[in-house]
Amino acid sequence: MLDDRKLDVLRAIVEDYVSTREPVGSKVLVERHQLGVSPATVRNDMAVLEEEGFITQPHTSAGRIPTDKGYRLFVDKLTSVKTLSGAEKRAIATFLEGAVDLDDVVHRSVRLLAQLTQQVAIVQYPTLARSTVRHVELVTITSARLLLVLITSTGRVEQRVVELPSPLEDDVLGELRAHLNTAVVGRRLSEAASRVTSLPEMFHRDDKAVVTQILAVLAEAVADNRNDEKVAIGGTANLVRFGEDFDRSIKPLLEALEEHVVLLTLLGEATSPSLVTVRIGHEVPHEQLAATSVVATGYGPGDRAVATLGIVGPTRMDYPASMAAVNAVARYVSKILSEA
Amino acid sequence: MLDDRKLDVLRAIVEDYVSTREPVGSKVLVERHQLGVSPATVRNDMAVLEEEGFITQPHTSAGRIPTDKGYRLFVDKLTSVKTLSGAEKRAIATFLEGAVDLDDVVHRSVRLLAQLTQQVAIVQYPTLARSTVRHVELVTITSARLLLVLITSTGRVEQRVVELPSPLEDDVLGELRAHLNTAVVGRRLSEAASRVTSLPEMFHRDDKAVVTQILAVLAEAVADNRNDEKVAIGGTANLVRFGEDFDRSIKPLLEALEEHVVLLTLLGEATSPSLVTVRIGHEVPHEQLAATSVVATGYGPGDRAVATLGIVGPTRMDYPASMAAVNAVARYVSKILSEA
DNA sequence: AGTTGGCACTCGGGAATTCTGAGTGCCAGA
DNA sequence: TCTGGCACTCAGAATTCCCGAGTGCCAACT
Repeated sequence: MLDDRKLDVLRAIVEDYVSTREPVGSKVLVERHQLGVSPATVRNDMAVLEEEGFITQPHTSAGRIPTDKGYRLFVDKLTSVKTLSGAEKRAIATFLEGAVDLDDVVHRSVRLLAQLTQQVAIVQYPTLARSTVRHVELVTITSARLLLVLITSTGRVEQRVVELPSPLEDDVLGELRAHLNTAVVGRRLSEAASRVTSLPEMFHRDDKAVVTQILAVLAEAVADNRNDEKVAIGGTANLVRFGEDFDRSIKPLLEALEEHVVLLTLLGEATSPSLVTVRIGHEVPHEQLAATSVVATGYGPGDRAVATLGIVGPTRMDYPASMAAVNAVARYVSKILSEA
Repeated sequence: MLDDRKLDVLRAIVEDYVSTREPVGSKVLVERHQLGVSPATVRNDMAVLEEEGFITQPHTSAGRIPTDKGYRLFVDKLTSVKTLSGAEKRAIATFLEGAVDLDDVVHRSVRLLAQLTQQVAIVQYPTLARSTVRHVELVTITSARLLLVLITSTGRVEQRVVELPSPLEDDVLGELRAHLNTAVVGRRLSEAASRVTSLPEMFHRDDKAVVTQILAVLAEAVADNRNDEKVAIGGTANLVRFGEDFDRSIKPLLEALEEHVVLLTLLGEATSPSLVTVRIGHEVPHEQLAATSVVATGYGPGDRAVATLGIVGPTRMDYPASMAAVNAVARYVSKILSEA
């Protein structure tokens, strides 16, 4: 049904439309691409492509634009992931290498991604659920108040103030700290709570209540999955470039960017960095964003994806370039996380 | 020159223009406000106000709109800071009270502020320069690598990986940790570096190099003023409401929001929470944002302002309401920081 | 003095209208 | 199966028209 030439025509339409932002007609198509046939022939092919639902006409006397289905075919079959130039790779490496801590890595990544793709970039912080405990620290604030600090292998730091029912001696505190760390360091956060249930038994009657209280706060902190909604966003200014229909594309997107929970559903489950997920138009799980596409992938130390990053943009975007950039950034970030 | 009635007219113009978004003419003005005079009289007053530069005509056959100078007079002389309703105050209190840590406080504040004012909200993280050290922690990662964690009184956490020139015994590490904390806890971060210069002397020759290295990283961390550029932004979606001239007002603002350094110059120096700073149009230190106003104030535990928060919006905004909201949020955040 | 009604004048911007050319579908011929 | 030719369509730019909100000014009034 769709011979090679028709696929070539579709590819040409997608590429032209993405770069010119104008519906493309049969004449310019044969001028700009070496199709080796006349406009009339291309018109026939276009008619077929339209019938099959890959392209459409905004209005009778205009050229064709790809439909979501058309982009889908393009992404799946008509293009391969571009590889970045050496200069770009080096730029990524040097830009990310200056990062001093996790926050810095995330912020640099999001800026970089926005810059490379000229789209809105989103980077999710490593999920606590998939991190392990690096260290737990207890810092005295006052005699009735203590700061619980939890440091994860991915560099995230959670802190909670604990109100103490009764004061705690320094040596008891030291003991608790030691026990706590031997119990949970290296463990998944999800296991942490269950690993410490027996700890209060190791203390004198008087201190049990305090210890229990501290452990309760710890359990609460690791269970608090609101924290896994943490994301960084960049490149919002790039929204202005797809200025055309403000209300239909920019407004809902700006609103979605405020709702981090929504963003995470857009990014989807963290996949391996080598697998780039593309969601096009109506495939995006949010009907307000029917004019939007998402390109995302997972990242994390080694091959263990601990979170997702990606970009959001108009369905009319340069998919090969976006996929390449997302992939490259995810790889570099993963590498950095492996080292740290 | 400007008698009371002329000021009333100006106030009426500002209020009407802010709520209707339309240039206001002499006729509707007398209809909507009890000025007790005829349109003709109001016209005469308007002519004077225009001559003095407080209002202007977009074009000959239109009503008047306030100039920056007009808004300035309005803010300075014609309005007092509204006080929020009891319900609003309670809403603020309960919304902010659920915060578990600094990040949470900042994010909640920025959302709250955006919601209350229906503008773009900005909250600067407490500046390190004005914070004191609460605790310094050294966590071993590998024998050649160590994590330096710095916790401030305002709840900010800085971390740095230290590459060790040679391994460090556990007891030496413990000793260093203790010395380090007695030396810097409670001190300003700016003093921290100088407080520890003599520490290496307390260690054996072999360990001096390692200790020096660790202290160097600490010094670097406290000196790194890039960290004071940390801000949270919320309510970007509110930008869509002043949709009119996209290029002149939204685009530059979106761009500015990406540049955190620029934002900080907008917010300005942290003032006492009771002093709300208003910058109107051209008074904003960035000519691209000539159609934008900023309402900001400082916040911090007690009366010591450690950072700034505020909102950014079109010059045509409800200043009394914005000022009240900014002020209220700053007070509550300050209160929370005092307690933590 | 300051205030008011009357009146001629201005002009932005919405509505109606015209124009143009890019693009199409179809058909007959190669 | 491809191609050149041709009549047809129609969105959007350009043009024109028109209305009425709003003004400034002046003479009269308090």
